[in-house]
Amino acid sequence: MEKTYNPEQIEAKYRALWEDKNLFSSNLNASSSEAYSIMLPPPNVTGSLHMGHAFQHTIMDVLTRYHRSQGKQTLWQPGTDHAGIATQMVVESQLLANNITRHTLGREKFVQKIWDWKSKSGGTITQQMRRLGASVDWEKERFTMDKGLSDAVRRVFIQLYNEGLIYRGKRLVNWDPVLRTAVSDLEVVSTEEQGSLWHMRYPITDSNEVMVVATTRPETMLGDSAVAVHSKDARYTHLIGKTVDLPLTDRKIPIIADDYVDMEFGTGCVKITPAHDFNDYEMGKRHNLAIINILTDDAKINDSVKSRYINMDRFVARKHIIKDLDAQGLLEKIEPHKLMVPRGDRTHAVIEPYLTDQWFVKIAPLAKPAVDAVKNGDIRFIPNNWSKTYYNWMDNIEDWCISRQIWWGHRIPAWYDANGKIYVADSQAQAQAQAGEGVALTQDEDVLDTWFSSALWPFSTLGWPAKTPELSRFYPTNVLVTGFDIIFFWVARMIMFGLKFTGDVPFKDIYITGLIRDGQGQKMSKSKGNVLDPIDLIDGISFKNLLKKRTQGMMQPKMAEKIKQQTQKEFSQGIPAFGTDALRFTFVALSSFGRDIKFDLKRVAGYRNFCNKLWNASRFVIMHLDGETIDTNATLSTPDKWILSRLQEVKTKVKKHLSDYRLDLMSQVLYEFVWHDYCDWYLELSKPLLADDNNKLGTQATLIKVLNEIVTLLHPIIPFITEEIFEQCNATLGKNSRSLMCEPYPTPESQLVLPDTTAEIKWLQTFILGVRQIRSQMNISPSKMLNCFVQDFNTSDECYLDNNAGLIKFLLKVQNLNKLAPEIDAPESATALVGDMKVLIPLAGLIDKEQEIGRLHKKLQKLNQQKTQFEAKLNNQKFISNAPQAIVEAERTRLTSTQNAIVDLSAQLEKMNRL
RNA sequence: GGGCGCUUAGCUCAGUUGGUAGAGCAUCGCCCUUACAAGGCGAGGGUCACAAGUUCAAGUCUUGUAGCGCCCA
Repeated sequence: MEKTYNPEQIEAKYRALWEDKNLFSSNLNASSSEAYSIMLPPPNVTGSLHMGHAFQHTIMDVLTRYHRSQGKQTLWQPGTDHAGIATQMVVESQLLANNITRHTLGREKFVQKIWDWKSKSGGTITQQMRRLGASVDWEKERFTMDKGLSDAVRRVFIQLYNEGLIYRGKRLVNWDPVLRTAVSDLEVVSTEEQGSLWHMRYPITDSNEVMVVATTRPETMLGDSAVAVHSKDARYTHLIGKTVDLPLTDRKIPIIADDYVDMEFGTGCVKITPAHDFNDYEMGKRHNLAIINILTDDAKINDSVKSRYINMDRFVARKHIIKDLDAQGLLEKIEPHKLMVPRGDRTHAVIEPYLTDQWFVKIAPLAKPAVDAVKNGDIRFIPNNWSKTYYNWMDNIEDWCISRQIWWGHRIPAWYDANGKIYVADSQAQAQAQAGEGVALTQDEDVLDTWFSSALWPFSTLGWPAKTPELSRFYPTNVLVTGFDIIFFWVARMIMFGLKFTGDVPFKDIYITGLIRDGQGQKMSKSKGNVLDPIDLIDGISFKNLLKKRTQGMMQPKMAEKIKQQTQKEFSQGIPAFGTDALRFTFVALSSFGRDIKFDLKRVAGYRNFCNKLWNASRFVIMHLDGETIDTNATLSTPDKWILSRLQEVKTKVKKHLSDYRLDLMSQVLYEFVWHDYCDWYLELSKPLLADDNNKLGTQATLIKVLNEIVTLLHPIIPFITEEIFEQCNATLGKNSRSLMCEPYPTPESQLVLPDTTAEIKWLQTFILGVRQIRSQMNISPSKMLNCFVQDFNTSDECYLDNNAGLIKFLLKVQNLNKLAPEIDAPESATALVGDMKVLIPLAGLIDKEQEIGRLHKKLQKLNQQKTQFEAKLNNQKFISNAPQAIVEAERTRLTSTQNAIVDLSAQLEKMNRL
């Protein structure tokens, strides 16, 4: 084996090997009685792998590899999402660079361009997933616009339409004027921005009075159809029923009373614009007001109202309108005002409420069973508190606007005849059959919201509506691993559609992960320039290239400078290559519940070191195998039995943590076992054992047995290095092994749990630690050979001592280890305690007397402190009578042993003082 | 305004039926001891945000306060 662990080579080797041997295939273990399946949340086909993906994919891969190695038939279903708006925008902006718009190209050619783009550039993320070692079944890879999936989409649409759960209607929707399409509530992000409150005077018809209305959107006045006041507002009751002359137009609009008006806000008068505000729309319906749409689909003033503002953008028109009102003395005042501004999550454009014909899913009848499924435990949120968020949203859910006025996506399977009659069908031919021969039909221009097809993902990928073997085998899936940010977009909709169309939940568990943030706890984003690319953590990147990546395409030079400073501060040396396994281990170790993750590079370095440690431990083991066969029946020494016993505990814990989705705890248990038990203790103990012919065979057998189980246990987390170690071990033993991936996951063997050996090794460790402490605190060189006496030992001490004298001598560099009878006066020594037994290291020129006195003082101080605590507890009658017997007993034992230690050390101290 | 979470060692975080506070990194000693200096051995460091309550016993349960964060309106 190479002296240093080299992740790059190993990873390349097994990436190729696993795929060549088809080991990710869901056809493996086909005869197993159990199946396990996970649906990969399909990333956008335009996307590249970010830290969030890498994190979630690691978790899914750990679960998949674990269950696969338990012999289950396992499917991790990969694929990508066509991401309607996002993808269309990418290709549009590419075309725009050549001065081509999608409209000059036409629908058909434009869509073809997107398909071309997809086949050329759409595979980025799936290639990156391979770097991570994600064991998805690549043969089953799907795309949301594949034929089968598109068939499923139409099938669902038609059925919902026929059941009255999909309808078309003219409604006020969120309109993105840049994309010129409707978007759903979820795609609108409202943020507080600084604006103004304009107070405008509306003259009362045939009167000298004016009403002052306050608004944040003055330009919408062109579309006002009323002014509303509260019915109990004494200031205005005399005006209700009259009209005002709407300025800048020749219209008169009524003054109405509605209790929705907040008397305290502004002047207590509100202008009502039903076509351009959601609240006003509702009020307009109550009062039968005219709905006057004053905007074009790109948010310019249209010609529905005669004015000089036609064709101006709404914000340009605003300026003119304010100016003109002011000139006419109709502007009362302008106040600064903070308001919530809705913006499109893709374009960042101000979203307009806009009245158009759209398709909707009637959600209430679908939501009810979806809520019940979580309430009755068919679906579990992990951690559970997310179910509250889910209920909260589901209880307030509104109908879902599913039509989008873009070209990339599933076209709505609806056709219209000349009279606007709707025919919903699977194809034009079937629509024609419905309409009758000779009726001219045109298909709806719109496509479906991308999330419509995503909602079908758990069953459409398995071949639904056909009753395929995959569907019955793998549906419902076992767990969905995803972020909280798409609970509403996606998770809830999968549950609704899954229940509706398969009659079963799409997954049993929903594991909601935290968000990966940067080292400062900031959300990673391109605009902030704090993004880490998982691939850069694997391969490493220079400071220069990292900075280039982060500032590429920066609009503001100021921002670029800030990013430079930030990057310099954190990554002045760039990022070293940590390898995939170290990155994966980090994600797993950080995956605790209910908390976002501040990503700390030092943790990655730590786990890279762990991989290196494991690597070197393996080198040690292989080095001592002599390339011979292993005698699995050899007699085992106490340390051999001990490490095997510890291993059983570890396996039990790992199993539990995995079933609780506590991968962080799983990794912690394994980390500690490998480093601190196996390497720090067992490997050190094995050195003298290997040198002794009586123990050699047993120790060899144990070294390799434990190592083999270690790599198998760790394989789901760090698959590459463990495969390599496994192979090297087998090669050394001349065994022809299968891939480690196919090895069964180790299970606890209760007959190997031996409390007695654990107690003996605990004794040995206390002994060794005590002497090491003396050596270190007395500044005795590690290479200096020592003499050692023991005194005041009981029979069990004596037995342990005889058993382990060789190990003690070897590990502590002790040349003479002698028992002293209690009555014998020991030479001046530094003392350590193992239970009641004294371990004495004679001073004999090695040790400074004063130093030892100081050391003993400090120890006694600590012990006395503890003693006081224990005594206080035990003197408390209530504690004695109320606490469980076992707890009281444990406390008594502690007090006794502390007291004994104090007596022993005090005597020792006194003796030193006397000298 | 409603909901959810977080606050534990200098930093990043564990701590699941309440029972003597843990890890990694960082710090300070000593060591290139043939698996590993990406390492070994040893050491220091915490009134578990604050306050009250329940309890024999609270980091852990209850209530309140403060600070931070997220979601919804």
